[in-house]
Amino acid sequence: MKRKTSQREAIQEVFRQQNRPLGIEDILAQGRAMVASLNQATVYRNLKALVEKGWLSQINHPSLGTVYERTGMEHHHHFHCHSCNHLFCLSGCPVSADRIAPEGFVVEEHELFLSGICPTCNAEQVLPEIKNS
Amino acid sequence: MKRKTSQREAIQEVFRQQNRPLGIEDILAQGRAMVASLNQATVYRNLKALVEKGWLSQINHPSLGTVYERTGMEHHHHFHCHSCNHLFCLSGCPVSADRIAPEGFVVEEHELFLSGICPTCNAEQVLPEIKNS
DNA sequence: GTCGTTGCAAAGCCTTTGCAGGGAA
DNA sequence: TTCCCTGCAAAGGCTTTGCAACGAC
Repeated sequence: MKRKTSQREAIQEVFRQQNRPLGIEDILAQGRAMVASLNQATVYRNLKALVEKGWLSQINHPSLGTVYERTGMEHHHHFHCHSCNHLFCLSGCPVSADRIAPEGFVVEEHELFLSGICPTCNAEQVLPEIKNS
Repeated sequence: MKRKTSQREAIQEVFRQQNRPLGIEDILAQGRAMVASLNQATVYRNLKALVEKGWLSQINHPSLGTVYERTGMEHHHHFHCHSCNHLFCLSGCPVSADRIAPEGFVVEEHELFLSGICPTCNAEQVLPEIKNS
């Protein structure tokens, strides 16, 4: 990562604009809006480089597979809306570390994945007539 | 799944003997100890069938990928020991459901993955001389 | 002009599927 | 004997890699 390229700029710009964890498909589609020739292999290579550089971190989500998010946030977890399929970062952590595992287990890390309906989709479900009026 | 076969019996026996979540590699290796001809495709097909039947459930683990465990346990989570690489089921749930997500998010499911060192590996680390004496 | 990066295509994993032969009932 | 199930091999997704051409500096 010694030279600045329009491809990598586009990938980073996608993350800045979306401000949420993204999968390869999203990154590629939106990156191509900026650099039409953008190739899958280039995206994979740059994502890997940006993770190594510490600009992104990789998440292996149980439902969504591999997604990437910008680094720099505090410890947090993710909420997957299975209506719009977006992933949301939730600040804070409802996991009490001390009573988390039985005697003898040394807990070094934990990951919590929530899923359900996000506020936006929930509003649309409850009040669909608003959208249609 | 209308006929009983030695292959499927072997796969189920592996789960009974190990009594912990298992990945395809483990299932295949240990199943072959019972039925030498056991094929990967057969394992995949039977795992899928046993999941549909409700005898197994599938876990998409962030570090281990796809693993399977016997059904019938209460709500629980998993601990991954990154020394022996085994997955342990932990009873109970340290996630307080009410304060789990901000206003507006409807939480329907959650999954918690812990990782660290299991009691056995921890004992070996602390007292390695016992093993060697 | 260098040599880091890209695009393309091929190749690697893991998992699924098509098909003919084998075995349970 | 029937036809479900298995083994084998080929094919599907997702991701990585080899290589020649491009382009940042």
